[in-house]
Amino acid sequence: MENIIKKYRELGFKLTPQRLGILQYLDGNTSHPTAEDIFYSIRKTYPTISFATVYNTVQALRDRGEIVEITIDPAKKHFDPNTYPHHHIMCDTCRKVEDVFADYSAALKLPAEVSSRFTVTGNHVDFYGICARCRDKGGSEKI
Amino acid sequence: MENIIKKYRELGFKLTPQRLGILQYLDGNTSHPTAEDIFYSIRKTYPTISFATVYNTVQALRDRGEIVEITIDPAKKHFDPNTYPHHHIMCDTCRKVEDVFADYSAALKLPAEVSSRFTVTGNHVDFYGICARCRDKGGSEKI
DNA sequence: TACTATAATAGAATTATTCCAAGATGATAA
DNA sequence: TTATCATCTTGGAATAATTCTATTATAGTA
Repeated sequence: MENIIKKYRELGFKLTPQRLGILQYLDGNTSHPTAEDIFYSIRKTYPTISFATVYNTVQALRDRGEIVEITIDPAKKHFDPNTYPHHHIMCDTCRKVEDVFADYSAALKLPAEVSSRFTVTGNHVDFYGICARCRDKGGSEKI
Repeated sequence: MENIIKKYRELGFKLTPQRLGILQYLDGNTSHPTAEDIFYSIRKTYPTISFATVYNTVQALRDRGEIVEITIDPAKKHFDPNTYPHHHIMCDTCRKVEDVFADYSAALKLPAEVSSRFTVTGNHVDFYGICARCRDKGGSEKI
């Protein structure tokens, strides 16, 4: 908590209570929340928080490389405070996103005809599947 | 063209002029269009086409496995009529999506702790970078 | 403690996508 | 060839995600 304040102050963040709430919520969070998830969670403590504040803050964090925007879900963006290179898997049924810690970098060589035309800045691998919970339940649950 | 009609009739499609327009537009199309791209293109020939028709048709195609929904772009969905397994790269600057034909399947093994909990249904690899055009131009173009 | 740049807020605006009800039209069978 | 019907098309409304704007509030600093 002290660490969080120190860290983000050094990054030039103006630390308002709402922002601290968001930063605490995200710290070590592995649930890959959406803007909506963040909003409803923070609202328990700060009932006046607005979506604009959530989006402003995640944008500021993204611009400073403190969180990563995840595109695995066609329906909406998820955010990941873990910026260590890793990948994801999403359950087709409940749409929960989980981490995949594996290093595929050596294997992901681009064909020459592509690499000759692109200066590559990054990559990510998305997996899809049915999680154990949904499989056991019969696989027709939602969200 | 005859082939298109035959193929989709066999798939149970009711072939209206608008649909044929969309199917022709998509046939062999490697530009990874968005719903918007499809809409404005078809509208040249069928000025009354609606977004609802575009979305209905791409949904029907997706449900039958005839096109693939691409999530590489956080801003909007792109569609790809090429259902042969492949991957994509997007230019960070102009946001153009291109194909990457490479087979990484052997390399993309999931860690046991994940594979034990998921029945995997698929995966895809997304690359990001700056394309030659944008690099040469100085890299500040939009869209 | 006062100042100033930045943040928070409500709400409107934008953009992407889906839904709905009404009318239109392909495909089929008589 | 035509009548029938299931399905498609359409405009527009509805929903959802995200961004923008103008105003007010406040954290950080001098």
